[in-house]
Amino acid sequence: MVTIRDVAKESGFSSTTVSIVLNNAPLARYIPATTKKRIERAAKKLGYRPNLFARSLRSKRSHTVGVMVFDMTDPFCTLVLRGIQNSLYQSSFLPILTDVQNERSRFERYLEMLLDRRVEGLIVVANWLFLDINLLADLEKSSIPTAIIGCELNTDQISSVIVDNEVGAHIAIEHLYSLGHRKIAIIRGPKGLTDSIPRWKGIRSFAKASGLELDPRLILDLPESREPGASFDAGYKLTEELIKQKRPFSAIMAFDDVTAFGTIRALAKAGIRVPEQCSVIGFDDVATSSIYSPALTTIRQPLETMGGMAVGIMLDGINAVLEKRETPALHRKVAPELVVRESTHALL
Amino acid sequence: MVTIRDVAKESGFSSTTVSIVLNNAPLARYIPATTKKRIERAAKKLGYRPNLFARSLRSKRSHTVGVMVFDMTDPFCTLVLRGIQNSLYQSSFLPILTDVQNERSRFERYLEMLLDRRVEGLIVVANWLFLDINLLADLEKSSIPTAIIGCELNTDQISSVIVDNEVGAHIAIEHLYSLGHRKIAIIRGPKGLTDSIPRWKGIRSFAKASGLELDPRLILDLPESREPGASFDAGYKLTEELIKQKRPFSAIMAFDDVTAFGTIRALAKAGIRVPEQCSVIGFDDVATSSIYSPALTTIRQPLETMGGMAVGIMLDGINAVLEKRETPALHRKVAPELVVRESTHALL
DNA sequence: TCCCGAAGTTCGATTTAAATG
DNA sequence: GCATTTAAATCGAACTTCGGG
Repeated sequence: MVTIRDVAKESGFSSTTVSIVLNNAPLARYIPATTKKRIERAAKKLGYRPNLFARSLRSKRSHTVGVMVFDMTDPFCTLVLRGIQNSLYQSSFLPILTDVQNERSRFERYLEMLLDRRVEGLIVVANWLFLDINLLADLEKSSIPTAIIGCELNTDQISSVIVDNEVGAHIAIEHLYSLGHRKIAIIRGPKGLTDSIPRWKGIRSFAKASGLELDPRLILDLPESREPGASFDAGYKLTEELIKQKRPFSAIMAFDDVTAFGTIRALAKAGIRVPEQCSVIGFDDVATSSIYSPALTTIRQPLETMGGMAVGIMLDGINAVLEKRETPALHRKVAPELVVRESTHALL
Repeated sequence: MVTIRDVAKESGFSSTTVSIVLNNAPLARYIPATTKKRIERAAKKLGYRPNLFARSLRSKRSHTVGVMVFDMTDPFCTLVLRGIQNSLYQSSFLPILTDVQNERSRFERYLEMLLDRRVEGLIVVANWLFLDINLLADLEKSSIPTAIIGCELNTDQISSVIVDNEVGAHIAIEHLYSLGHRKIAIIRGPKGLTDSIPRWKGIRSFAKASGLELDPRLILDLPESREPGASFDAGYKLTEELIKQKRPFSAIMAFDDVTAFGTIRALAKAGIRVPEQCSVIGFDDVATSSIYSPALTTIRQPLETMGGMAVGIMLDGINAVLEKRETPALHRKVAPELVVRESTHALL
């Protein structure tokens, strides 16, 4: 490997000067252009690349951030990750990606590994996370700029980026209502999930304002499960039960898109056509939704944007640390958006 | 930060001894248990964590590998990434993930960044890659153990892991044939994609062996496009054309699952029911396939396994480098598997 | 010679303090 | 004092060498 000393020898200057020139350090002001030229030429000729280990050792900076995903296979992640990637690409940071797979032990081990590598910031993609005080405590203890995506939070240590669940649910049910639906079945999220509460709140507030009656026998809850994939099966089973009940309904509002897919499958199996006989709406706008058959009407979370925002907040935090400024944690709630596709239809 | 010298001071020994004990170096054989105990206790008490920058500077090892994905949003990637993650978890390596987004410039920049960070190995997830000699040359030049997933290769510098496309296509068409289908439409892959050729070969070899006639007017090609998402639209459009032709067919074999989804949508739009009136088979077994409506019959690529294999090969390569052994590049072809679900049905 | 431990050097880049004309 | 350059110290761990018992 060619070192700075090789460049020094080649160019005829000391390694100090080489360092100053190549980094364009403040002192470079005093160095004549001819010297700079010679050094730069020598560096290029030898193909010099600074050793980042040495540089990091001195500067105590890694130019690396950690990304912890709670479940890679959750379709929620993909677009968030792309957003993270793209925002990071502008900066000089590179991400170390870890897939926690919803296991506490993995979370702890990965967090330790990331901290050992002196990541300068942390982004946690906490889709489908059953919030755990201990995890939060671990994160806060780390004391590096951290942003969580997809999990409501109120700490002043850790920032968060979430969609406005209440508004989203409100828009969703309003859409069904405006299509003429009155007997609406609702599959709520699992109790332990932070998203479940505000979404339910959004539904109730619309119901109250519009006079829509919510039949308690048409309201079901997703069971608590560690795997997000499970929500497909749960959506399927709950919809089967719904059908068995024989209580009429003309629309189903599913907790999320994957649940909605399960619902559609169950409906199809029972010979109920979507959207002609029953409308279905989801939540998230996962990649699959637009290519599903029928294409799913849903509430879009701007996932890529959210990933980018989290990076922005974290980067600000990193800069604040470097400049020894204080920055309070930010809690951003982004607006969801109704995406009307094929799975909802006006009541005939 | 607490350094090895702090531990030395706290325990009353020199930093040398501390280093030997904590790393359980060969010389630790000679050090009495009491000394070890005291050092370990001091380290724990102070919460000592070795500085990896310093260690890397000395050892020239980063314990990091680079992962380059050509398109994160391709559903092909997710499971491959999980396989990579899981295999890496066993080892002490951590992955730096980069999303090339099918752009040459990103590829080059990321490769340079990874190399600067002295990643010890490289894994390239080259789904949907229009193979490019220059990319390969760049990769070979890097001269670190590299494994490519999803792209046929024959270099002796770079290893590869792919599914046996020929066998897969053979199994797929055989499945349709065994269900009684004789008029089979085929949507082939784009010309520039390495996978396209062997899959077509598999189809033809089965046709020849079984006496199945392939109607050239029922054979269409996917256009070349940089985005994998485009294959949904292409599948949709090609199927529309197929229908417009009015040439009868009872089954469609799509190049991959996403194309198959486009096909199913077009069929549904035209009022043709799957599988009752037309069977559809895909290729890949992407996560969406099992939850699609109807659930898609397809040829499964063992994606998670393939990710794991690539890691295994790369890790062997890294070990070989450390031990100054030579290892030739490995080219693994894994067996695909037919997954029968709802989208194919016996001809009535 | 064997066992135990310490002093000193090395990795490569940055930075402080200082030396030239 | 100024412009220009550099020797030497520093970051933290690991390894080589050496000395004392």
